[in-house]
Amino acid sequence: MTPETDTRTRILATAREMFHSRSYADVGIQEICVGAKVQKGSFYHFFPSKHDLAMAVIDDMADDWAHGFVAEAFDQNLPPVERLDYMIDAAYYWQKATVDAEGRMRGCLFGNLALEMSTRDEVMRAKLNAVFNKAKDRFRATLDEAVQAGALAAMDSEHTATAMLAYLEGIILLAKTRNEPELILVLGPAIKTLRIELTN
Amino acid sequence: MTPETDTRTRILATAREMFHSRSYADVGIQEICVGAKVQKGSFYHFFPSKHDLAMAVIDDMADDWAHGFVAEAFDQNLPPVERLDYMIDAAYYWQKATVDAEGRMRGCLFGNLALEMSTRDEVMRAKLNAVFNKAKDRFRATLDEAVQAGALAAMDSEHTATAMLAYLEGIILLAKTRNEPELILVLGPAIKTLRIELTN
DNA sequence: TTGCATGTTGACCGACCGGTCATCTACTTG
DNA sequence: CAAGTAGATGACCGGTCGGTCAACATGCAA
Repeated sequence: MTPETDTRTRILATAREMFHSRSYADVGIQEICVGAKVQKGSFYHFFPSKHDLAMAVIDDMADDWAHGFVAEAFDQNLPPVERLDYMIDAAYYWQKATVDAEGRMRGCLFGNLALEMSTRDEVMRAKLNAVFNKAKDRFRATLDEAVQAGALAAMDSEHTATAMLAYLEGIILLAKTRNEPELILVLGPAIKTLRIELTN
Repeated sequence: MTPETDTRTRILATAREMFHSRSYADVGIQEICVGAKVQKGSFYHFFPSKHDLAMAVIDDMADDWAHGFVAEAFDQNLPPVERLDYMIDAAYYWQKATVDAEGRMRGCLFGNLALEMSTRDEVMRAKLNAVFNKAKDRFRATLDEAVQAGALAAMDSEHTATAMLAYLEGIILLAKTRNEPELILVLGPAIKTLRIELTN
């Protein structure tokens, strides 16, 4: 690992942690630099601005997400409908871990940033929207597969997938407000009852 | 209207607008004072701190909400299940209006503040949680009524109501990220398909 | 008329914000 | 060895942050 990569990675990891557990506005460059043991000048050697850092953090997180938790939850070896349950469980355990460690539920970094920044930063809004669209496509593929396998009746998979993503984000929002990750377990399984019919 | 009331009301109204269309952290006291045409000293005569202002804004909005939009949507004269559709419509038109006026969907003030502040301000988190609980109770009462009227099969109304609120917040979150209030109309009606069964 | 409460004014505070920059170090390449 | 370049350093910038305060205006009650 070259020193460049190392420093950049440290900044990225620190910023991600801080943005996730607090908010974009609440975390300052100075603070990130201290956390990452980097001087301010070095920071601006790698990132032109705070905005650009946030964009990189989103990419970074989306990447980890797609190759980690999501890849597992949407494991092709699992029957399609079971993947939904698996994903709810994964979300719960993840959030539970941060409550145990920090006392507070962090919620979803993307959802947090989306609500905080969408009206203030059009570029970031678009990027977060793209992340959500990818997630929606995962849901959609799963639903299509379930229909194909005869496990689910035909439906409007595009809209139902969007609805499921919305529901998931809503559950996490409410659970964060209650600071009660268990709510994910209580409400989560009902994601399978959501359904938008095809309009002919 | 006494001068006191007027000044305080102006501060409250301005802050509410600004917090809703931006975020808590992004709006400064100075800016609120300019918008409300009030001097900083006067501001601190009425509100001990920015935090207290936000608390008052939440109360103010929750009040308006309960007596306006919610009171209408949950109109006792409507058949219980129709109230859900009415509420989705109301949410859409409200969000649409701000997009037409400002070009951006503001989303839900409570949801916005909840995700931004829950990990940073325990008192505010608790207050927002209370607001959500009241909303949940409205949903619950409607569901119970629908069951009583035979319009819906028996269910776990407490959890189903919570799920519906979560779904609504999730839809608004996603619609805000897309800056597309129409998504509320597309996904909204599926709120009636959500269901959590009684566990015996 | 005096005294007090309520409300208003705007200068002022230290701290911190995001961001810049000249300078220095260390490594690679010819 | 010389030159070039990627990276690191930390002092510094103007501006804004939330919040304070002493002085002053106004209206009412004793």
